[in-house]
Amino acid sequence: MKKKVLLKDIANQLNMSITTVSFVINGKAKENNISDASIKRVLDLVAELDYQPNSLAQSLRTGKTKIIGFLVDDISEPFFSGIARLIDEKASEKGYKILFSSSRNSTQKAIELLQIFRDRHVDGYIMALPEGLEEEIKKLVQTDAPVVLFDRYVPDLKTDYVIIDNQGSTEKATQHLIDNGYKNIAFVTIDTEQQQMIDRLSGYELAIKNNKLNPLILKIPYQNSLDSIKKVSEFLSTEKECDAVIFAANYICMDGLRAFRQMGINIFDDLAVVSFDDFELLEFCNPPVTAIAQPLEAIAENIMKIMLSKLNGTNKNTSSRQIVLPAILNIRGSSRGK
Amino acid sequence: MKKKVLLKDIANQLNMSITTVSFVINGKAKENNISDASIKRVLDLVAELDYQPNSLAQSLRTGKTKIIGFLVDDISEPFFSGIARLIDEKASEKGYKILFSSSRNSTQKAIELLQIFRDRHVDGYIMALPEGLEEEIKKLVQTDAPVVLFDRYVPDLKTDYVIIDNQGSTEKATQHLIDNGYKNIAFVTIDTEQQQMIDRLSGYELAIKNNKLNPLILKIPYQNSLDSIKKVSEFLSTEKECDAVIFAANYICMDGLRAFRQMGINIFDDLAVVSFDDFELLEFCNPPVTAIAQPLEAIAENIMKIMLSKLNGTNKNTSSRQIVLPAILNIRGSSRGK
DNA sequence: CTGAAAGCGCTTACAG
DNA sequence: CTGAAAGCGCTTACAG
Repeated sequence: MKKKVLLKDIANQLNMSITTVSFVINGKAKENNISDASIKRVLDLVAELDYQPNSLAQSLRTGKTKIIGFLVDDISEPFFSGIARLIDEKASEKGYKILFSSSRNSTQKAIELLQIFRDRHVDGYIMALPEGLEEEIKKLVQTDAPVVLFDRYVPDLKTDYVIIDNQGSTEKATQHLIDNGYKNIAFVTIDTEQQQMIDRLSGYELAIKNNKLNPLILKIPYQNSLDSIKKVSEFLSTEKECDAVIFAANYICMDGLRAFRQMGINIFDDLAVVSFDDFELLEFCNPPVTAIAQPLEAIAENIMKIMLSKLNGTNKNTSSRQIVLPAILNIRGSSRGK
Repeated sequence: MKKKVLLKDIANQLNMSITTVSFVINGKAKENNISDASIKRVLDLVAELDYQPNSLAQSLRTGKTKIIGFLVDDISEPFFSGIARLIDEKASEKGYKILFSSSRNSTQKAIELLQIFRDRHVDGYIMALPEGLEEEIKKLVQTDAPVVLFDRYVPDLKTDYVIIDNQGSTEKATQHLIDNGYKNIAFVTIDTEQQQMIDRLSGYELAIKNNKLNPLILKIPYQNSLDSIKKVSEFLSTEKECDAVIFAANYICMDGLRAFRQMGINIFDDLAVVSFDDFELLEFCNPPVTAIAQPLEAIAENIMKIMLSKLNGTNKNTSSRQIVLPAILNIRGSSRGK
């Protein structure tokens, strides 16, 4: 095994001090008046020996790791994995690496992961904040750690975040169903304090109220897919007059579709369907399912823009930024009207 | 911001040496004959101050980071994200953290990621080896770095790996179609040197040959989904007599299904379908699609077992292990016979 | 223009 | 039983 090349090795071979070599490598040669000749000699040897600085030593010394922690409920959900991928791309362009984690809906696990992030000295945190972490995150923000939330926000916490217009887009989707003649529209969501879910619900309620219809709401526990399927089935068996359903998130929609299959419900023939979050399976349904699509690219773009400006300290004193992006309603066969 | 507690702080407060405190914290108290009283005092104060050792310093000193690098083509493919999740669970149980990365089918990017892994001093590497990394990985293995491959292997490289019986399971799936009366069975795969794809193809060819049928093979470039869809469409337009298709991997199957939709082909009525890799969308197709399912849990289990034994140095001199696991054929409506 | 040296926060061989 | 000290590989204030 080839011995790792050290800064010292370079310095020795060139009869220079470690300092000089370090300055050159870190692009601080000019500020330190190092001669062009010296610069060239260093860079040449660095290239020749393929010198790679030890990032652990650098991090220990500088306190920076060039790592950003990314925490969501479940990285395998398409919305989160899509964001993850885009963020990863943008981060690598800037020399940052993302540490991905899923809390799998366990507050305990989420706290542990946050601890691991701190442990690993991540430079920044990007999170769709898991439930129960409100206090933890408050403490974190107080330490001036760069934190950017997305998907949801904490109402009484002043942080930077990027979300979409949950209320408005759900209201629009509900209105779309109403316009197409549906009168008994159910809203299936989870039993949660998460702000984005509350906003989606209120968007639905607003449209229902504006049209003087009756709300029909099912809240299922957030956790267990089998249980959710059962809850949806029971609900639909009871609410015979229901002619349309809005699922408040992709995983809820999946469970709903699973319930339909088990019950032999045909989308559209029996029931109109709209999903919050768009994902490919919806296009493969028969008929394809109408969905509210979140603008992944714009979300990721905004998250990274804020994060990078925080990391570069460009806006130490700027107040925090809240970005609210619009969502798109992709209308498909499942809601095409009676 | 609360100042970080250091080892020195603990030692000072207890009037002990740093050495003693360190021994206690690292569970080496007994071997170093430290008194029970001292042990208790240290542990109590550690708990009280919530002391967290600086992992960067530990890593720099010990050369271990407790991080395992995980590299695949695309972490958002269900097969890979499923493995990723299971491995992550098993790793955290043992105090390891996984660094996830996707090479997105770029050899260049894959080499960079490997470089990042080295840079970050990961303790081990778990990879579905991207194409073009054969030489890189050889060098890596020569340095005695713990490497476990999965999904595919490099024929002339002696490493530990965990794969499934690609040839046998594809042969069985092909035979299943033949048994159900299909005579013109196409095999759609990618144009690649990846060993697992070669094995799947040869399993198909074996069954075809054993039954004296004619092979019908389409190789599409690995990269572009739109292009793949077009290639599949053209192929099916030409090969009118084709009555069944086997897709050699989940992403190929997705593109195939997309092509079907565009062409108005009905699964089963027009064409029997079998997918290598099972994923939920297949169950939602009408009729549901037969698939060869890889045993995710067993794969992840074996990968981690090998990796951990390597990390613990339990089997420094043991020869490398090759694990070949069986796959399961989930028979559904798409291949139920003519 | 360049170098000697301190220090980031640990671990551990060595000495007593 | 416990402690002083070297060292992991860097960065950077300070001195000249």
